[in-house]
Amino acid sequence: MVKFEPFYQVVRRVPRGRVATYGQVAALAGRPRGARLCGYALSALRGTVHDVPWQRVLGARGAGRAGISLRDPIGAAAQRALLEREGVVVDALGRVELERFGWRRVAAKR
DNA sequence: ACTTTGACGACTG
DNA sequence: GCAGTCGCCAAAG
Repeated sequence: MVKFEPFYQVVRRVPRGRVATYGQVAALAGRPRGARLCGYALSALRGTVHDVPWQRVLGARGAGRAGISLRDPIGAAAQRALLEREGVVVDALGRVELERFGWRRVAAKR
């Protein structure tokens, strides 16, 4: 899907150990209100050959906190494992502190 | 061609 | 803080 290329490129830009939200990725991809598109685009990546760190994309849930929005418990667990392997702290609820790991284009080193 | 659904987000009550 | 509603774009039935 060529339409999703921009999303993938944005996700690829996310540095290791950081996470971004669907809305953020959508905005950077040129779809300010295409948060759903992001999710849809990423869902298409599942079980595909890609170099897109989809695990770094989380749901925003309003603001301040992000979390794994995958509806598939299996995929959610896998994502959590991948994130922790990169150094991202994910609590039992699958939430991540955007204050610490939220992707900032300008590496906000605490 | 129309309707429903989907890894969402923001606003309103 | 939580539940309901609308908006958004694309794909699948």
